Amino acid sequence: MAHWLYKSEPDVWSYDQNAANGDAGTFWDGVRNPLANNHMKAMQLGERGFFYHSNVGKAVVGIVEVVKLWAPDPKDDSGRWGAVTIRSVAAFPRPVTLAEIKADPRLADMVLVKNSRLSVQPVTDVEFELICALGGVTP
DNA sequence: GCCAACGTTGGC
DNA sequence: GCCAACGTTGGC
Repeated sequence: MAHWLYKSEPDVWSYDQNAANGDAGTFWDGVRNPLANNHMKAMQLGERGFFYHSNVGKAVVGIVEVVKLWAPDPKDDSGRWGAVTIRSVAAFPRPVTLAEIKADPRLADMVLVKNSRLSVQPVTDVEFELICALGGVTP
């Protein structure tokens, strides 16, 4: 299964707020980037990804999981944009900071490093396992 | 607060 | 359909 990374500014929407929604999860709306939108369309139920806090914290803070496939955003008239619904699975005992990721040569090719502006990104299996280990959870 | 990187818009 | 100008994101 593929792995992903979702970015959010914690001032706007934090991992804790996401976790508070429980198993029902959160409709990840508001994404207005074609690439990010396509990534969400490609997602399968149960696929896991990271929740990343941008700007404040700048760290991977936990694991989330797709509980609903991509659906159109009712607030978007064009029908182009939509989102998956994700629920929180586990918070990292130890958040993995961007600085740590950049310092690790094994993670140098991450999209997070190479294209930091993309709000929904693919993560390779190797990258996923490495960051889980750094964060103190077993995937 | 600054600035680089990227996306989008709009004139032609 | 190209490309310059502009806006936004996000790290520093």
